[in-house]
Amino acid sequence: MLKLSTKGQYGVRAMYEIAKGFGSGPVTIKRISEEQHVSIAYLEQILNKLRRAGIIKSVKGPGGGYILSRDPKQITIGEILNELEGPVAITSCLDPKEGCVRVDSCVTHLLWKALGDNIKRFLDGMKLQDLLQGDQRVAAASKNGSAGKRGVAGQREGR
Amino acid sequence: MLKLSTKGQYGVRAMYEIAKGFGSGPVTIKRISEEQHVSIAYLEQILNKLRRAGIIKSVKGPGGGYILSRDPKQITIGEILNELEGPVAITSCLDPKEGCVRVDSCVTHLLWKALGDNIKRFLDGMKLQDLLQGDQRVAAASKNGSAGKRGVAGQREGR
DNA sequence: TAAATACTTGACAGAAACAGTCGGTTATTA
DNA sequence: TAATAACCGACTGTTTCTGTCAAGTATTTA
Repeated sequence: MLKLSTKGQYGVRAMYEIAKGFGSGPVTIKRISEEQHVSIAYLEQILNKLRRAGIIKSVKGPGGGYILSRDPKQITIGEILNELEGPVAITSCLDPKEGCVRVDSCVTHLLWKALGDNIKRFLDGMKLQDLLQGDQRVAAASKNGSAGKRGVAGQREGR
Repeated sequence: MLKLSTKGQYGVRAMYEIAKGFGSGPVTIKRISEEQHVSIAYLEQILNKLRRAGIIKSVKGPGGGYILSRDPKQITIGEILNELEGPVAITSCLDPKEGCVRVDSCVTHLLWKALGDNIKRFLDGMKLQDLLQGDQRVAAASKNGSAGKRGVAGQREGR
């Protein structure tokens, strides 16, 4: 359950590839395709979305390719996925585009909201830079349960 | 993104309804259908799965219906969803049924694993009982980012 | 035993989302 | 101008989702 579509997965991997070349010129779609084993045609779709969102920029012509609009430290996994798959919305009730008919009577509303917030916090706390750095912070997050600078939890009712 | 299917959503709501009647006899499918606005036919599918998993029991004949196999304190949202939608598996790489070809070369593997662990921890920490109790703990979890007894994060690596 | 109640099961089907391809276009550089 | 590389929209087969339906089994009450 709670699967991520391939667009989101490939998108993050493509961004990782572009981030690797940060500071040393554009990275071509062909390069990304070869490194990450994703077809060029499919990558075009994905990178187009990210470009329109302003997360990456493109350079046409020979020697061209894609570059990050910002430093890898300032690009979160959350915003990448947000562009490619829309906001976290465990239920359609919580999807900003749809809306809920009977919020009050729905006992599970708060539950899904809490889960969604939890996920969002994780994704927004995780930076592209973290992927570049041998996954140390990522591994730590797996144990801690949070990707925030300091544990978000554990302030109230702690211990 | 990361949507839950209606089966999972309805399943939890059905379980909530059954939990409400805990200690005071079986709850009929008809009752659940009316309270939660889900068709009987669809609920049958859902409750069947949960019964086979041993989470609920059914009582046939007049006056029959469904009852919890255990106390609401001992049934987690995680296990309900697990039966209805399978395990949390952000990517098919992390799905126990599929498996990953090139774990090592996949830079994002750890990232998705961390997210999945995070979600699992949340769902396994949330009990049916919590839903019954006016959602106080659920609301708290929304702020804390964890459903554990105490904040899972911020507890340092060591035990 | 018959009727009523209620669960049990498998098959089926329309709709939506997913995953990916294809053909052609535009801009830049050498 | 020729090569390179991004840009764009339409299209399509497959899978998953979201249910419905029909027929059956088990149990209790009168």
